[in-house]
Amino acid sequence: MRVTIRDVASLAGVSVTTASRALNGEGRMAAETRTRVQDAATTLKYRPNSIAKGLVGGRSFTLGLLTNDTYGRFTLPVAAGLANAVVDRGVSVLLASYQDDPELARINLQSLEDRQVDGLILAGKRIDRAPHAGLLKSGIPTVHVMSACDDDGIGFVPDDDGGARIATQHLLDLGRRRIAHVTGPAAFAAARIRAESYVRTLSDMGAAHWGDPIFGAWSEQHGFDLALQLFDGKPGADAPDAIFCGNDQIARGMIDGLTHLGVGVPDDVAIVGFDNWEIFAAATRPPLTTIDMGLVELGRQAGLCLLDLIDGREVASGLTHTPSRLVIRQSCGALSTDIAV
Amino acid sequence: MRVTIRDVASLAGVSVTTASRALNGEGRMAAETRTRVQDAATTLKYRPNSIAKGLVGGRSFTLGLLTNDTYGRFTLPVAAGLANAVVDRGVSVLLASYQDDPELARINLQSLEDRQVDGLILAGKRIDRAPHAGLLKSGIPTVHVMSACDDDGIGFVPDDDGGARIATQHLLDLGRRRIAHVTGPAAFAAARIRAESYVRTLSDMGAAHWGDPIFGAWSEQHGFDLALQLFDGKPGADAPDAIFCGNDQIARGMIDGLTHLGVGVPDDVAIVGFDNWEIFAAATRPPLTTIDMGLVELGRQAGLCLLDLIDGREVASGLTHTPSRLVIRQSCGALSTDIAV
DNA sequence: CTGAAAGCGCTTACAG
DNA sequence: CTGAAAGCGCTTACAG
Repeated sequence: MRVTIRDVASLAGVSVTTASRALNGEGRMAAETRTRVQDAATTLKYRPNSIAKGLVGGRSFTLGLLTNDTYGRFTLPVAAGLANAVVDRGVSVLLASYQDDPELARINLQSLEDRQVDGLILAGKRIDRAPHAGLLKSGIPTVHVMSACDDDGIGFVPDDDGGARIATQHLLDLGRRRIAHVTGPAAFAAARIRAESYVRTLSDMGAAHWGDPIFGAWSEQHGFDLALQLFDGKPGADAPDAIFCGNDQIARGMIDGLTHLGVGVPDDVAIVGFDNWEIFAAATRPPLTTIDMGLVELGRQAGLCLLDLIDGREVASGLTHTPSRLVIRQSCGALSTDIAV
Repeated sequence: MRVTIRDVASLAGVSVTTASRALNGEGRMAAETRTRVQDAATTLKYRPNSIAKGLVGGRSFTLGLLTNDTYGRFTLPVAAGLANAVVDRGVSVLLASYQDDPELARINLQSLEDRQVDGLILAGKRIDRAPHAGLLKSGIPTVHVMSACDDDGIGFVPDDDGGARIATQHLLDLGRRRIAHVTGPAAFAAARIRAESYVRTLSDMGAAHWGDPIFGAWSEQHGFDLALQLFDGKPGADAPDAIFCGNDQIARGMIDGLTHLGVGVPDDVAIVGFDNWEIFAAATRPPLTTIDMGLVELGRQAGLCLLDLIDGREVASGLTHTPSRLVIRQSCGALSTDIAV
């Protein structure tokens, strides 16, 4: 019922061998023969069966994406970028999600191996943890995403350093000089890197940081609490005139807290977030200026890199930081444009 | 290098034919032979190559998940439920996402067909739109999820009616009698169904609804604006004592607006949301009581149903509404427990 | 420049 | 109860 390469070959009046070569652009043959085969394929709407192709080639033309991010806020953009980057190379992505359940992880990985995936993307939630370590015995080419990896591994993570730099720089450019930083737990590398970058950017510009970076939860509550702590009863000159927040949730809580106190955003205090979690960042009052980590692009790069690895091309090991950009909304009082890092 | 069924057969001292049958529990054979083969498989850590299996059986043991939900808030829980429901039947899920781009949709669908997926899950964002209509020419078994489908199609959607009923009932149970409803655009079936259910639940209980359902955007802004509109300057007895909000974003804006006005939640006004978008609902002040649509379970049911369809079992066409449940936090003043619909 | 044959790892009639 | 053979839809040495 489905049209196979035999149908194409017989319509074109050639052998299956020749048809295969013509279709794959291989071997040398009369140009006329090649186009005749291609025309036949077009006429019959022939589509090669990638299962059969996979069986003989020892390749499945599939990639496995194993993730422990239940929520999907980070994983889905990465997955979309990944899948769309490889689809026109004839490669598809198998999704496997375990919810931090080791047994589920084992089953899912097993299933990906049975399916002979050509490569594996291991996606995590933290850039300093390798949640899948020890899971892998097989020699399947692997790329890590949004997580740490061994020294000889290959990984893609957002550029936290660059993102924090443009966020801080943006506040400086707007004339703010008392810039504080409120972020997530110091146990997270992402929090530490962003904080260091904030301090360094200020000192590079000859500015002082306003107090030390304040670590806490990645939550709205943390931002809200700190608004009260930093501003309640303080005269303006003793308080920050800008706050770079470690993620959008903290920024949101901060804005809510400031509003609660009657402190104006952005007039009295400018706020920058991190993540560009759109539906969230756009809904703060005022809408949040924040850093976009470029997750779709990150997925795309990871996918292309994995294909290179599979094809045996040389790929340098180590972590690649994919660029972040500033998305300007209204919480800093600047005009709205994007600034790439 | 990889161990094949030939290795198992030769270790067990039987033919490949017998090995295959023993492993698949088919044909009649000496129990001893069967266990000998199985032992050999275990010893060699044999795993059948599902590509080869697929080629001969004309099945690929894969399902394609095609979604146009870029954001992933709805899709990822569904996808996780789906993948984990079918993984122990040896079936995996291919992810394909097009961002409302018809060309991307075509390419992705093509790729799924080339890969001979046994079935297709078409996931949407609206229960009254069939975004993929016309995309399908092939006769691949298909299940729709979070979207409308033809009369002879098979679909799974959340139980908006039941969810709205338990939300409204919950407010009644807590003694509230002036219950308003603020929701999304009337153009969305989900908004209309929830609104109708709210009205019906109240009238079934002999209660009146407080004004007509108020349609608007699915946004925080809508909730915030309505808080001001409904409560500003109104004496308590003229204002609602409870509001059932059509989604968590509206509920969030509503709470923020009420807080801004100094109206107490839940003391003066109880608030229920819809979606149980956890990271969001848990962060409102106070944390939001809301309806969970059971998306993971929805994905699970859709997956199992699709497997039935593929196996040629009889499946009734039409839409299945998977149950919602109430998640009690603090915005209504009730004790915290879950209530299934 | 082109084709007949073998083979990828399985399953399944068909024989015995 | 068990096995030799054919075949799923391709690709790739090997011959010519």
